[in-house]
Amino acid sequence: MDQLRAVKGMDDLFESDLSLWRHVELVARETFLAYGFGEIRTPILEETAVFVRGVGEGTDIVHKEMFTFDDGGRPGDKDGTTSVCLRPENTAGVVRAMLEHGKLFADAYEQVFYVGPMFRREQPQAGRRRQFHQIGCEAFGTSEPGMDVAVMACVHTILDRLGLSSSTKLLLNTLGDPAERRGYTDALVAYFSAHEARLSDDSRRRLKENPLRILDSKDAGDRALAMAAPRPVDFLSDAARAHFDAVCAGLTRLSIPFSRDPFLVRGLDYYTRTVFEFVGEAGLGAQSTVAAGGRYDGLVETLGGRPTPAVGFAGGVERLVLMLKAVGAPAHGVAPELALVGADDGGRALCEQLAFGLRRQGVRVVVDVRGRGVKAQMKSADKSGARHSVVVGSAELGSGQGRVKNMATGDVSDVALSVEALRAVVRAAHAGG
RNA sequence: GCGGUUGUAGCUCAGCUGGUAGAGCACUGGAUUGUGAUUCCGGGUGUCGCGGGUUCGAGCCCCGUCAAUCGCCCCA
Repeated sequence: MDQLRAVKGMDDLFESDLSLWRHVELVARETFLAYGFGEIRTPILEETAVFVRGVGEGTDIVHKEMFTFDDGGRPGDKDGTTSVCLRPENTAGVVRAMLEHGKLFADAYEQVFYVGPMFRREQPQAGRRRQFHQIGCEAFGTSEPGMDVAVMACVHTILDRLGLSSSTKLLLNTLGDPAERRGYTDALVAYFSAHEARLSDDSRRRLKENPLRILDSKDAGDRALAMAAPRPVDFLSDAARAHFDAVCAGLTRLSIPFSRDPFLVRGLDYYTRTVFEFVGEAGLGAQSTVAAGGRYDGLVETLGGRPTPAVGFAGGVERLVLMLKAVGAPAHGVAPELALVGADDGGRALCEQLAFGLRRQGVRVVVDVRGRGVKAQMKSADKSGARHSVVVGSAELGSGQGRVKNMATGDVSDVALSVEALRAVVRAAHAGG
């Protein structure tokens, strides 16, 4: 029989990697809370319409990358079926949830963050999986540039606390409001059409499907042409230009470095005005963007709500972890603090009692229940990375005293065989380093 | 959807222009009785991804297929 295997592009994750994952998620959650965002969890499955309307029917994501299927309808009701899909991103779903629960009333002001899996049926490669994980936040209810800045500052803080701010850079651009974006797109099409013969095959296709994409083509010829292409700034209204200037000024006030990149575009339809990307320099293969986002003032209305300005971002957990590994970030291991080694049946029994008490206080303790020899248990304790060990046998049972061994230095010292005394040893170890 | 590369023990890999498979690591037992990392000795493991073909004979050659991986497209 063939070995069963995970679905293509979907990974099994183990502790060796997950300690880094937890670190990323923990830092992200703490930072979001520090910035005033509250958590939101929405279903992984949404009606397909959420993304068709929210993300845009013409986008590749919706067009060919969603895991879509029919929900089967209610039992006995063949006609009442609904098309559902695994969420390919979370912004549209979050907006749907906010609307459904009446959070986006007039003058609503809400900030939410999320952490969770997303699904896209793409060809897997480094930093790109079919099930991947994003952290992200959305701020609703203000068109003030200060919120654009706050969102970017939040990303910056997360990266900074992960030790990645110096190996990432922030790229910033504005797409203007919808009318301006349309006008700009038309100008781009006109420009590139005039030079169509010099465009790459891919970009000739983009000319029809997604002209903005030509700007960040990887083809050298395309890039040369793009250098002389019309710039979004030239199409901005005074209001949009002022907004962009204010965003730049805000970042500067916070001493957050950024580069204006007139070629930066976003793949999703809903972006307006501010768009940004944090790109990494190491370990990411061809997928260098670790976090990206922008303003989407029209999305809430598109999904059936009142016009509500909003801005947010999403970051890729896999990509952040890849970067952490690339820069040699220390694994946030969770090695046992204490290994209790039973030398005989009586000793083992006491070890199990002590472990029970210590674990109830959150101390990480390992006990070998297999009845192996002291030597074998010590070897395992060593491999586990345990900081201390105590051997418990008949002698210790009699005296109520044991000897704690510091596994790193080999030093031993006497300790009473009680939960309190052992815990004190562990605490001392924490305090010492 | 399209390209490139790869597929040999749990892991990392070797395998000499085809002659019936190896190393390191890991795991495990022991080196005077209850104390680990170094050292020494011992131990097990493979349908050589799968299916065909060529050949006296294939892990090595050919075809197909599956999978992984990197990249394109696209995206976090």
